[in-house]
Amino acid sequence: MKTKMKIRVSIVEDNLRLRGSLSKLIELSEGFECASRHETAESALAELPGVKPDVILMDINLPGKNGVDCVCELKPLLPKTQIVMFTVYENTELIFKALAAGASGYLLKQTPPDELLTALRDVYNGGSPMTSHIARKVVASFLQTGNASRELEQLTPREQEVLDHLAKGFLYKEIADAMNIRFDTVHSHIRKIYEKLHVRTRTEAVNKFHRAGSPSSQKLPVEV
Amino acid sequence: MKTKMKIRVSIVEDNLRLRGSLSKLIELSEGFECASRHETAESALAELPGVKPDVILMDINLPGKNGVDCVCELKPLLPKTQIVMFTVYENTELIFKALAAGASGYLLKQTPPDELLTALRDVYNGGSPMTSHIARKVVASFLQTGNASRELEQLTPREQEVLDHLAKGFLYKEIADAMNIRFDTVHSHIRKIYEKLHVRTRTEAVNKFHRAGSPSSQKLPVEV
DNA sequence: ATTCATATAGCCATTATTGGTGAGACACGG
DNA sequence: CCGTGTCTCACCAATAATGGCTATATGAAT
Repeated sequence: MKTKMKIRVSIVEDNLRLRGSLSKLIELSEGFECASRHETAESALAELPGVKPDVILMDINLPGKNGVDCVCELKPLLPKTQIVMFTVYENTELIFKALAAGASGYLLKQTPPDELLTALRDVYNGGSPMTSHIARKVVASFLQTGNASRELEQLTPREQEVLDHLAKGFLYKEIADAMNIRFDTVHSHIRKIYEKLHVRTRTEAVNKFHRAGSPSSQKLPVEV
Repeated sequence: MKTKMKIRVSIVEDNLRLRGSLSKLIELSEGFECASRHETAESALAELPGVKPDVILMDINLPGKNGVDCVCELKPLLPKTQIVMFTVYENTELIFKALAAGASGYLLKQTPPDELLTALRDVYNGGSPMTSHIARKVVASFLQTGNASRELEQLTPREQEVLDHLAKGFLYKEIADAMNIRFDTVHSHIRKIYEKLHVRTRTEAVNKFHRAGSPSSQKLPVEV
């Protein structure tokens, strides 16, 4: 079904000319359509939840609220929408902030049009388009724990409890029994957890959980 | 040979009265002598390498640096010295941390004097004195990790490859793509893996996978 | 008083996983 | 040559997990 559907792209970019060219590029390209254009983070925040695009191309240097903060607020509202940062500067700190906020890709504005389109397709298909230079920094950082624990700290106590059981491999209904709540409530908690951890499966969540748990604070394998 | 030599015991305990009673108990007991007494982890760290006792009785709840961390630093300096943790709480997490740090025994403060002396002799002779309740947890964990690595070795190369992808949270179809085989073949491999690992879910399998490969599979210093 | 976060719960639909069974190709050792 | 194990693929059925909604209650914060 998705093969025939166009990828709906929204643009957040304060520069009028660039916004126009991007919009045109996308509209004129096979398999894409431009779902919306936004000049500021504020208007993007207000309008994008209604637009529900597949992909957002987000400038970082916006007037007022910057693009990273915008992603922070936007991603929880649109968990399925992929976000690609789009900027002139290859700023390491911003890269990580943006990725931590839930962005999936990081492109430079000097990227040629065909590569840009490829990147949009990539991110739509679950990839993370970025330059190899950026990728290397990201990989290096992920080898250290840093990021995951910050995400884990955003979980409420109850959610952490559920995650704990998830990590032990319990079924939803077993978690429900162990915590004396309904199956559906477990389900609700898990949806929240996945959203906050930016994952889509149990194993991804458990991996973050284990990676964040420092080597010294190992969880016990068994209860006898 | 060892029958005539006294076992030299050092005490690390912040409580003055308890430190005194322990010291007295040891001094008055046949075959023991109290090599030194320390009020804090810091002073123990500074003085114990010079004392070189046979056994250290180490409180966990010390002011400042706790007993577990103290063991971490002390054990490399005194590899031949046996360390027994001594605490009021039977805290599972602390037990494992202490054992991982190099302690050999774990005693509760409520242990009667004669049993305490027996435990000190035990640990001096290569044993690991602990309550049966604690021992059971340790054994369970030991057996589990031991089995896990043995079980993992029974996997064929191809199965290990699949498990590797499983652990990363890939979907079956993603594994299929990554390995250039059919979805059903991935399915077949996974059935075999689960059978060999005696698990019924992905998370259980991944847990075994991680436990076997992680440093937590180190030999715990126990003989139960 | 009203917003906000949290915990709880339910319904519906789709996708993913698990389990049972069978089977062909191929290599390796007896 | 035969048996055994491995890798491959397939079909079927049942269960589990995921995602999108909505909704109520409660307490904390504004």
